[in-house]
Amino acid sequence: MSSSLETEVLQLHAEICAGLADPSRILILYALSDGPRNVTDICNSLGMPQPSVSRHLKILRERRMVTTERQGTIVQYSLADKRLVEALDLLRAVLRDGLAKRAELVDVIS
Amino acid sequence: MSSSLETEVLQLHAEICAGLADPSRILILYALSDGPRNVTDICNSLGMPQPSVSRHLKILRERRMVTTERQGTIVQYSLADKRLVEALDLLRAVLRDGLAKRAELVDVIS
DNA sequence: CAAGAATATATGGATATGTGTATATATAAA
DNA sequence: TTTATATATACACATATCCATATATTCTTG
Repeated sequence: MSSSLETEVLQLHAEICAGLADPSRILILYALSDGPRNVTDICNSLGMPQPSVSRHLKILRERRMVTTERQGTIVQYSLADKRLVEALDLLRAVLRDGLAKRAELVDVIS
Repeated sequence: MSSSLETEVLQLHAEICAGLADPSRILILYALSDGPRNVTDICNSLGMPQPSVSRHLKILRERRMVTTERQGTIVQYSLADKRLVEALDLLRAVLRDGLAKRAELVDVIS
């Protein structure tokens, strides 16, 4: 594989990570992990303004992290790959263990 | 757990994802996946300017994604948790499969 | 076709992030 | 204390991202 192709893949890799790098989008992805949802539905269950949800969905769509299917006036969004949520879970576990370790240190001090 | 604590964790979760969201940092994390490395070493093997590597390492350090140990004039950087690379691998697999699917479509068309 | 609802985009300002160059700090050894 | 090497930070600039509000588009139904 050429170096420039490798660079391109690396860039896409980083863009997927950037897709995860926002609290609202993390919530949206978890909301989709149970099955397809439409925009209004997501807004209601997360209590977020609709334009905001749409903008985030656009970002996820551009990165092909979600797929869409139109059903009448409604657009159903689905998680493109369950491993996206697996990766989020993995990173949350890293965070949790890191915080736990710091909590232990606090215990030792006090 | 209170809602504000949950929000805080969500924010930290997003910050870890943001730590992954740059091509240079992805390369650095993979470089560290084989074992500890010092800054100059990383610069040389990745062909990146030292201040740039230092700045990226600072970002990873702030998010506790890498740990440091001083050995004389050298500072050894280590991956804080191997699951960070596992998550990167998972996301790369998602990317690869997505690209593969698109390639199949190209084949069908032509 | 017109009305109304659902979804998408455009705009604009504040904030943040990336990069290169230059500079500063820190440790080891002379 | 001076010098050399390793690492960290500062500045300046370009780019990108966030959010909120306002507007546009698309579809269904009467």
